[in-house]
Amino acid sequence: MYNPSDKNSIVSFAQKLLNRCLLDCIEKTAAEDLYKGKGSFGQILEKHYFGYDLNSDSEPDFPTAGLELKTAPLKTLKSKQYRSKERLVLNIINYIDVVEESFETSSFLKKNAQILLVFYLHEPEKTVLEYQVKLVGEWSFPQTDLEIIRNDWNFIVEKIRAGKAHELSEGDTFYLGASTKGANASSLRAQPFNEKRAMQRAFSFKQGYVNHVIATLAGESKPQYGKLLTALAAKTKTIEAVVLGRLQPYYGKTIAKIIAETGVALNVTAKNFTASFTNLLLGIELDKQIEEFEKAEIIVKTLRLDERNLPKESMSFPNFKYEEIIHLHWDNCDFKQILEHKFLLVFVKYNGDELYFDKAVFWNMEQLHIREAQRVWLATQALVSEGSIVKEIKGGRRYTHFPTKAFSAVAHVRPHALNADDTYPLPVPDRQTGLTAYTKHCFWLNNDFIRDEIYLKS
DNA sequence: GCATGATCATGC
DNA sequence: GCATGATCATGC
Repeated sequence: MYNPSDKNSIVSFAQKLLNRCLLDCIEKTAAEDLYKGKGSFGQILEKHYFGYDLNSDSEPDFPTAGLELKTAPLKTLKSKQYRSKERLVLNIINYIDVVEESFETSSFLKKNAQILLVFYLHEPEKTVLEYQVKLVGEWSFPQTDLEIIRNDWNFIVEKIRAGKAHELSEGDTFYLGASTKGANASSLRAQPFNEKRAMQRAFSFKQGYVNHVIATLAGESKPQYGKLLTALAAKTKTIEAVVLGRLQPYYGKTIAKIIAETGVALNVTAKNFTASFTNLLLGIELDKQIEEFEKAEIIVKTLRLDERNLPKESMSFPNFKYEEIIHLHWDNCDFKQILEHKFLLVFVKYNGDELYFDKAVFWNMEQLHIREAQRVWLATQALVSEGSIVKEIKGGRRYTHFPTKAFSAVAHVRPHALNADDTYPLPVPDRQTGLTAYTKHCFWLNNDFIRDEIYLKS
């Protein structure tokens, strides 16, 4: 066994799990008892491997060693590398108590300062008892990360202090998010400065941050990353301030001039122009990914504005599959996940024929607008389920019932394909045409929404 | 002029 | 071969 007050003893006991599954490691009777797939991997491990009873204390799982145990699923990429399957949920936010805390004295830090991580490979065809443990390690925050996490924690708690717990969103913060936690959207709890009950949420690491933890524990080097922050800079500045501080000197300059000044040959029409241009301005090597952006899962988008500040185009997102959307729930669909990200929007503007860099804005969607996007998504889901996509065909063009800009001020649905014959199969044949596949479509954020709610308000 | 349908270009 | 970011084009 192990000594529960000795950290090293706990860690080496945990490391015996490597390349084994629960069936290999726990009592046969307990395993048989659990075979129905009851209980999560983590609960079974705590009870039947480490042999302690489940608790939801504010204390770490191994109090005397100051170690918290966390288990989390991995997925494999085509390149065989491991990635986190999802965000890592830490402790539930007690809205009433947390407003009395400071970060240094917080139950969050008390519980999660040192974490023993057990990552197992999630394979759909296997049961919980068969998942193989692939990575075990101890994690405590590097100084730079801790500063960012402190800012995130403060942002979340300030919002609760302002009576806005019901408006919290994962996109509010960078590494540490307030993710929803509960069976469904009706898992509500009281908040201290507003009578309105708020969705239950938990402090959690963004998936991008967990990926970084995985790479670190696995000892992978990360030469493809460039860094924005030093530990010293992180002490006094937020990611936002550092990024905007580097971009602001270029506001108002033409793209041509910026490129000429830097002496770097950038292809303006290339697909990766946005990423290269941002790297150029931020002083990061062009072929590198920005570590802080990857960890915070920041989505960078460029928008071209006309003279009246209207984006030339609405903003597209990945296509949805008709056969999938009818089975999904809003709470676990891709569109909602994307809208809960933090965005860095780079606005470029036309002055006659010349394009110049106007400004950059960090943005994340507020709950009010996420709910409106939900309405668009639900309408889309309903008409795909009913097979009522096509309204009429006129002059060789198909007119559809998909939600348009007239339906919602926030988002609409439009084709996003190579051509009309580039299709995904339909779960229900279209009633009007009998088609069993339809042109690929995706959700778009309305260009006038971007102008009114993002550009003009920042 | 704008909304909506249609398509292009690039990179993995 | 396809996803993704970006852009074009027609008809009201």
